[in-house]
Amino acid sequence: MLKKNFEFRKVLSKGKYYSGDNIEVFILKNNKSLNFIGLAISTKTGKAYIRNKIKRLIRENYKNLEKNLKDGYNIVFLWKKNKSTENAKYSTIEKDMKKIFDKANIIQENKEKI
RNA sequence: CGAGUAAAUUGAAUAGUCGCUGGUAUACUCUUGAAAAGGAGUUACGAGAGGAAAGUCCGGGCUCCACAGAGCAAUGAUGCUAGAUAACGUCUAGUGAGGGUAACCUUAAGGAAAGUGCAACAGAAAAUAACCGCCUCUCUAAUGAGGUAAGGGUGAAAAGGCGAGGUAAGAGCUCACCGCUGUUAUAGUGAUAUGACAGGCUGUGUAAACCCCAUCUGGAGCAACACCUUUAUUUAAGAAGAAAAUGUACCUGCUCGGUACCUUUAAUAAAUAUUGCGUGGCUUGAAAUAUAUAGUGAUAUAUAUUCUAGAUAAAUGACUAUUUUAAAAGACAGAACCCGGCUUACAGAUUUACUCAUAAA
RNA sequence: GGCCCGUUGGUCAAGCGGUUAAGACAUCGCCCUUUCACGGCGGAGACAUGGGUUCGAUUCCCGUACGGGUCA
Repeated sequence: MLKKNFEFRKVLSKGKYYSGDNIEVFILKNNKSLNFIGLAISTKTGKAYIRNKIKRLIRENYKNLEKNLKDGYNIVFLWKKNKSTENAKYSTIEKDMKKIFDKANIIQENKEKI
């Protein structure tokens, strides 16, 4: 997990930007052997109950897709401000994340075979 | 059956797969260490958000502010009575006032005769009332000098109300009824209620304007505070010397009261600020559940049983199946030191007591 | 998480118990000019929201919503 404020700034300023229908993603290379995730959802999207729900859904999706990803990246997920919170469902987020990881060429298809 | 009032409860359940955060362990593996003990991971067991966790509007615990003390002032809060409570601006039971056909609901409800201020426009006049009108005297008349609050219209508010007597015209000037004020008797712990007697009753409204009276009130807040650690700055306990005051600084605006004060030296300590995926504070508590007793009730007492989140970029989720449902798991919504209340948001369901209306007997 | 402030036309803002709620920029119309700008005249447009006190509330009191500041 990313925790500190300067870590987020590095990723947001230097990382590459990808956008789905509801989610925005920033990705940076990291020289370590693990992936680090950061979640940031502003208070303007909703109240605390809704923000917690979105965080959980993103984390669940990431767990299911984590096996297929390459190692050594910092990834930051954001929620788009204009989108209504009714779209926050498991299936819609899954589509966005798959699209984005395809574009970014992070997916490692041969991992399971090896 | 319909319309409604009050109080209380609930806030989907079960199974499977994957995954998250603490706790426990004579468990297993690795590791630091002389040892005691500690750290990381795995496994097993068991636990894991609300009625409002929310707003931060009140009250308390707890911590610090010198040892947090006394008095006065100021500021602020409360304001019918009696009680409950650790405390409260909360709650309970009553009183008065207002609303509703009723069940029932609302109510910051002391003092305007201690003083000050304000009352726009309209109106003669907004608190020392004479514009029109009515009446008397002077006079041909106008005018002038007086008396008068019954009538007029203005306004949110107009000088106790209505009737009779009385009068030049009028007037609590007198009287009956009502209202008001005071005294007193009875009932009640009390607010107050009921009755009797007396006073003719000049003195509007506003205190959620200043103010007066009564009661209470030191300040800051777990990002408090304590400890460890990184870095920097400043200071001086002890020793020696100097100085000693109706002084200076701080604690609190003032008084009392309290603490400190200047110079030199070396080494250590302390203070302040700062660094940290730091540690504690952190969850056993005015605790929860059940029963009994006392009380109209808030609540109190006793007994038994239970241990029930403790995170820090912040844990409860996702998927599948079944049940309830006409169908869809759906409303409001996420603990952050902890309690007692208040306020606000809320789909659906259930229970109890009561009222009104309609119909029938 | 705690503690504090604020909300008046599209924007910046005065007012603070009373009569039509000042003013500036912007906007609309007319005039001026060959035209535009500048200038002149006129118009439209607001007290965040729900209750209470008061004869009367933008103002006083209480609640709610929204916005902002500060503390490691």
